[in-house]
Amino acid sequence: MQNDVLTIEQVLSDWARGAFQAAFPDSIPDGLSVGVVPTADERFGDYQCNAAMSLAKALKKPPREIASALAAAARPEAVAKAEVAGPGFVNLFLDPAWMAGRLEQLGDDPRLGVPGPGRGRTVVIDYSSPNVAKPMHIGHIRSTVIGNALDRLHRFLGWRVIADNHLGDWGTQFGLLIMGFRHFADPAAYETAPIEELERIYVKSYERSKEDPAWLDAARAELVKLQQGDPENRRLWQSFVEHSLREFNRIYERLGVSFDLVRGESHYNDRLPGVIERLEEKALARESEGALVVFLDDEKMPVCIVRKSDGAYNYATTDLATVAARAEEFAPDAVIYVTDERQQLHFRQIFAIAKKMGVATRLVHVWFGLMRLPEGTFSTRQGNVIKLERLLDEAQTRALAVVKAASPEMPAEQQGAVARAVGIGAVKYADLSQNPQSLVTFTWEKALALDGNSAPYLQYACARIASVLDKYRERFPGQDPAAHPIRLTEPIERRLAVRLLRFPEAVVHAAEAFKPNLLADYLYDLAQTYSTFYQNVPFLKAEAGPRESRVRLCELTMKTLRQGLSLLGIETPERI
RNA sequence: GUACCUGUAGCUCAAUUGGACAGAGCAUCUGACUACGGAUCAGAAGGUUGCAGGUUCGACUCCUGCCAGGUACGCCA
Repeated sequence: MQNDVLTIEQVLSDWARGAFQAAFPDSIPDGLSVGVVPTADERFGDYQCNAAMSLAKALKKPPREIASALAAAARPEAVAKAEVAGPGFVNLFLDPAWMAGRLEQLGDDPRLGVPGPGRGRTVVIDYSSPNVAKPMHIGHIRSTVIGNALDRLHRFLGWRVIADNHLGDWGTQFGLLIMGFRHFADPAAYETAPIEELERIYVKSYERSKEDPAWLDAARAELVKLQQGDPENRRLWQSFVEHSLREFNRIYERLGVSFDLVRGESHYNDRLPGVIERLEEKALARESEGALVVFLDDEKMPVCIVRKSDGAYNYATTDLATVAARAEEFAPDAVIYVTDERQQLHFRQIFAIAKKMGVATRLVHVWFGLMRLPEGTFSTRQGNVIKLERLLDEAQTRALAVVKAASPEMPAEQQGAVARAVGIGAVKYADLSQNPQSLVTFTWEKALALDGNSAPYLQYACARIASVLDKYRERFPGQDPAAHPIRLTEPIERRLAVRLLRFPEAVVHAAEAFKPNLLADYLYDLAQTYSTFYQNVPFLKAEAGPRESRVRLCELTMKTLRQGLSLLGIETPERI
């Protein structure tokens, strides 16, 4: 299983395409997808090809006749039966013996059959990206958790991933922050809880600026000094960044998130004038109302300001400089931005301008819906923000209560570790299991769910399997299940097997669509199927032979769940 | 005003991107020999997919028009 690994779906799709081409040479339209998809209902087989219906027009033949050509063609060994159904579906049934053989191979494959389409390719993923001097709140979890899952997925698929935390470290707020720090800072508080202190300072300074124009002017002057490289302001700014990062890192550590690069907006500061020059050279930007703007009429988008009338640059300029810098330094095949929906227009503009400037890299904006509270949007001003750390604390506390109740004999230290994995896993999974683009309303109940479609359900399934495997070794010492073949006899075994074989497809689809929820859905379905199997088919009590075959299915299920959850950034303790 | 997004079971969400009878979880109700871990399983009930048209073999999905909510729209990021 090396470079040319394909998913079953890909193998069958290739086969269908080839069979149609052989049957109807030169008459298959180019753009038409002639693939195979998994069936929704197992009565219709394991995979189905729906192409005959869409080919009917082009070929001027009845769809069932076209479908028959595929059903009659020589089949790959994986397919036991191909039959035409309904208006022209071709239902494909996998061969149980072939499936068993394939499962045995997967047991020896650390990649569980997942291909490596990303090999030799590079992707930059820009995610999390909190603002310096502001606490991370529950709104930040989506970018961090979704971005991290995309990061892990791409890495596993062979990509060279550069995870870049593009900190908001260069805004107008720093003038106010510097003024505030000089006048109101409490050094002790700054050391123990820097972000809280910076936030307090900022709010105070901001309020002062509203009633005192001289204060605002002074803040502006400090900002200019900072941007011109004044050593004292520079030192303060550096300190704000470092202290903020210290707190961010504490959260990242709890979440199991790490970056290859942590480059804030300031990193691209020196390149801003160059961006403007290039825009002017290419006659893309022009003066309007004192500012320098790029018109995007052809793209049917509003103008984009790249230099303000006071001569200062804004975030559009920074993002353009960032794209250019990344393209030069890493020559990536794609750059992925994970931010909330509010930045859709912004990135559409940036991507359009970057293209005009000659950046050929594929640029993708993976946006997600805003996090809201039941009573509406939250904002610092309304004072209803929920800090991310509090959410994580709460999750662990609730998980710990459950662990203590369920496993009172477990050592306290282990209970703590389990509670951490379960609590953090629940929070992450709550986000990863739904379509990123849907708007989410935050509720404690949902974020911390421990049953149903949740991380703990999946973790529980893993722990139960681990326990089964232990018991097997206890009761049948020295026996190796792998010495016995896998046999799929019970219907539920076959159902479980089909799902195990589909893991590679789930991983590939989740990455291609930038939707971790596709993988989460798959894992939940797998775990549910396993639970049914577990509850209804005896294995340790079965006779030798079926017993080992079933133990092997258990083991493979555990590996798949573990691998899948790990791609979502969720841990699976041996015992929970 | 313009653009983008969302609207699916009482609630929270899926639906392989145009496929077969729209699926899960929560909540509700009924069951499961101390079971290989009950954080589980088996089952019941729950739907005019916001509304109205259209496209076609076939629509939650695509097009048009409404309704409701969200977000963004020249000097904040």
